[in-house]
Amino acid sequence: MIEVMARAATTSDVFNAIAEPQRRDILALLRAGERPVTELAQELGMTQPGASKHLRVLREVGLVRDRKAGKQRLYGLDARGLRPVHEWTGGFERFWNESFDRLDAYVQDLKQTRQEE
Amino acid sequence: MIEVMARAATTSDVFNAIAEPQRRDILALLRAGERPVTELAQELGMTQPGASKHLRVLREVGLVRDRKAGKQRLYGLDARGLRPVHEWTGGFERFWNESFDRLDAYVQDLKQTRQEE
DNA sequence: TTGACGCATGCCGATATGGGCATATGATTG
DNA sequence: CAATCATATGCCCATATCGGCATGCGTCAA
Repeated sequence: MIEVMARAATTSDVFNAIAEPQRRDILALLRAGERPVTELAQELGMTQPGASKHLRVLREVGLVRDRKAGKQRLYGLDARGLRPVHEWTGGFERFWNESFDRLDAYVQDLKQTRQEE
Repeated sequence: MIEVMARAATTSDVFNAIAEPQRRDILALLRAGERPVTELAQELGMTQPGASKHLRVLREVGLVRDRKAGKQRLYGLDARGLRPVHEWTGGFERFWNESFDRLDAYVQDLKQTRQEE
């Protein structure tokens, strides 16, 4: 299975899975509790097949869990997978507090950082 | 320009831009300071054109800045765009601390949440 | 001016996406 | 069993991806 790489699959990664706005919307909505597919679709203004497909991706990366409830299938949040993303971005916290207003300062700062290596 | 949507462009969003592992590597490396393209490519084991392309994406979403330095072009980090991602994931913090060890507990919890609506 | 170097861009190929739509699959009820 | 409701899938299309490779373009040195 030698795959001639193109863009990584949405299911390859939590980062890829949440790159899609609608999937982020689903996750956000699920914070309020379990929801059956159709309800999700309605509340977010997407078609049922559309919702199902996004839920599939979310399920495959483990951000969502489902359980049967009679005729329905309830989807619930499992946010643990978001933690790595939060931590990764957190590693840049000290950088987004820097002032970039003046290019001068920016350049100075970088030069300095570079010298400290 | 009616675009029959496919997967969103990598430049449409910071979320999409950082969905690519190599781009995350670039950002991480840039925390140590500015770097010319070739150096980045070498240190991360990618081709020069490859690095340039990823840097282009990062530049377009504003995660990176560049400035000419003679023959070279130095790229530097501008992490401010990562903040929204950090905050978005942070909105799920209380959820990833929940215990999912026993499915029972999980189901109980969701049932309860649902009733509280 | 001519090279050489550093980087950006263009083109190609293989792949996967997300939307729309139809339909298959499952479970429930009468 | 048949009809119905809830979901999942399959297929098609247009698009953009990422990698590889060649090449264009700007800058600096001899």
